[in-house]
Amino acid sequence: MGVKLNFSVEDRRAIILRAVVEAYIGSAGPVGSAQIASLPEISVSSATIRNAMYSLEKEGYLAQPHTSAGRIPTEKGYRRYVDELMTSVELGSEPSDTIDSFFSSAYYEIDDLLSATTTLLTNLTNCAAIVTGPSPQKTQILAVQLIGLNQHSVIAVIVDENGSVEKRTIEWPTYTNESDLREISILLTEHFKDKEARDVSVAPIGSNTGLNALLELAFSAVKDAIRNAENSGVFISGTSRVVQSFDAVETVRGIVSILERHFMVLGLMRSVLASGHGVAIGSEHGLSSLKECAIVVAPYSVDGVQMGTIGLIGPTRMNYGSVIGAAKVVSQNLGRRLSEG
Amino acid sequence: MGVKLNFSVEDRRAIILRAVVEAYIGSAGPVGSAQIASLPEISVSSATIRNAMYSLEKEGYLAQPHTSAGRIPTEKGYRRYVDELMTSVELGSEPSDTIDSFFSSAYYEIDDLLSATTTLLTNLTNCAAIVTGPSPQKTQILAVQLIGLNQHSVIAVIVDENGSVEKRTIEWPTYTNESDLREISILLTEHFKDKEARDVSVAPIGSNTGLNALLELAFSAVKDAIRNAENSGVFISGTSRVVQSFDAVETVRGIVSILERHFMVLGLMRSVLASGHGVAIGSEHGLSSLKECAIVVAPYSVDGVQMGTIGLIGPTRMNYGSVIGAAKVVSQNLGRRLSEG
DNA sequence: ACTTAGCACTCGATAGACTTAACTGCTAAA
DNA sequence: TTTAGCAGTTAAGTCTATCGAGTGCTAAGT
Repeated sequence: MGVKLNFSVEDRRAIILRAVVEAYIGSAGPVGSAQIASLPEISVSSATIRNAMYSLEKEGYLAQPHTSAGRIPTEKGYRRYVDELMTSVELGSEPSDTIDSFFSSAYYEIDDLLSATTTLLTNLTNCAAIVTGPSPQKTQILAVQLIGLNQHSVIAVIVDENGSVEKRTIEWPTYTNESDLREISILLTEHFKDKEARDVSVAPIGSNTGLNALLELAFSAVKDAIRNAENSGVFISGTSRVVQSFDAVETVRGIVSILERHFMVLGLMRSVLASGHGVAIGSEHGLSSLKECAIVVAPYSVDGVQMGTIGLIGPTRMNYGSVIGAAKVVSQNLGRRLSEG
Repeated sequence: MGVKLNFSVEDRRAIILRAVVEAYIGSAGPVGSAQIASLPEISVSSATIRNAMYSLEKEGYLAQPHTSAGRIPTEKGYRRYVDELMTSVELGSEPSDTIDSFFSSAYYEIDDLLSATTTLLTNLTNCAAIVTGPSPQKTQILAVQLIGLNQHSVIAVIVDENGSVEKRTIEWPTYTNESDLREISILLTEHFKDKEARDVSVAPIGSNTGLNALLELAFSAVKDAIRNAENSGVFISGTSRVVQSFDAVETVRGIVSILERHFMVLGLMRSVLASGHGVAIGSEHGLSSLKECAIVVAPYSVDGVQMGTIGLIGPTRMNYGSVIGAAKVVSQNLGRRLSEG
């Protein structure tokens, strides 16, 4: 009943499962007992490993492509690896330096920053990277400006505190002079100023009914543009990078076809985020085209408010440690960077 | 020396080349002499076809994958087909209807229109489709608006006659009050108004030196944003569609990797447009990743001025008639639609 | 001078038989 | 409980034979 200094059998099985997952991630081929036995951290014979593998297979953590082959991890195996066996989610010093220097260089336009961030992530992880911009619902509007476009339409331009610009065209067949447009612009700007867009739900009231009709319309156009912008500030890169991990052309086609549809990717990220894990492996997320992929998401916050999300999509046999690590570190840096303004 | 009513041998060879190209486009497999002989428009025996094919191969229009296989067209063969043999670039009535109804429906935002146009083209042709937005250099600026972003920067928002909005952040560590910003905005707007952006090369002059420094900076920021916007209004769709025409995973990877880099696609379109053909087949354009693809481009004009370009990328064995037809008809419609405002 | 039938020939693709090599699972001993 | 040893299983590679699609050429027909 005394404390054991040795590993228990169960402990060792966990170590073996970890070793198998990591070996498979490294080699992309089925892992045999001899291969594991030869690892420095393993001090038992291949026969013992075989026994352990046998029970790990019965428990559903490993599988054999065919009888006389080595083992590969199942989804359940990956899941356990990610949840409890993974050694570390630390990044090496080399990637850390890359990230530091990236975030200390200048990006004036927020779009450029976000887009470059996807490239950074792709380079760090060999995964497809997704970065969603700060939610316009949660940022403060800096200014709303109406500009007459032609005889029958007016364009509303919305600028938020991050320097994002949204626009919406308003059909308005009546001629409106510039000073009226300016007055409405000022009213709207005042109305939205220093509040989060989602908190503003009623239109301001103008000085006369002639203005009020356009004001009303402009207000809902602004609200609509902001709602819509949620789906537009999405940056994706690295499709060709993920695709290098797969040989089956059908798999490649499926991945390309999903990544091409940004709204699908957004939905996927939302559902993974909602699941609370931050990682969805294989069929866990339910998108069959990506059943050979894992998705890692990490939200980023600006001044304590969750603003957007970082996502990474790679093969299920990705290096979870470094991918999750990269997502974490980059999301922290991005949040900090954005809060600096 | 009299006019022959019969086909000359050379004429018939051309007809056979056309038949081979079209059969290959239809079946994607090497075309044999018997297959051609059985076509209704061919009234000679397969042996005659074989002779003709033999010389077409010697002349470089056809090739054999291996000795005992049928023929497939070479690039030179496709080129001749496109240049002189193609029967028609007409669209059927069904696609024409689709295009008509597309362009008669409402799109308030120009971005939505252009993006939907790529989807339309992809559906019509099964190719990847590219639409470049109206060149901001050639459109008239409607308004320039400066808005203070924070203590150290000001954002310039530029609206053009198409309703496109561009922006650029200006580093300006000095506090500037709103009325100064408004004054500069008005000066810049007046300065650019009713001219094409590229024709405006000197900054306006403000009322005092304090303003002039920011004015100068804002002017070059505007010029710069416009120059830069040339590369940003690009819409691409249908990557997963082209990719369905290829089985070799290497080919698929190469195509994805090019289409992902918008600037590469833009450069490609420019070079094809410059070549004057409007169609580049296989290695003609020099991008080895797309050596199994053909590119069709068609510029569109608004009020007689060439504004942007439509591009289609598909396999070399695409249906050139319908793809070229779709590009033409859509580019005309798009130009017309944009000129209506 | 062309066109055509006929035929030998070439070459990829498919299928079957055999070998090899990588691993396993089990047994029996330590 | 661990380990050595070994028989058993299976995919992958190699070899050979067969099949079939399609050619190029020859000789005869128009």
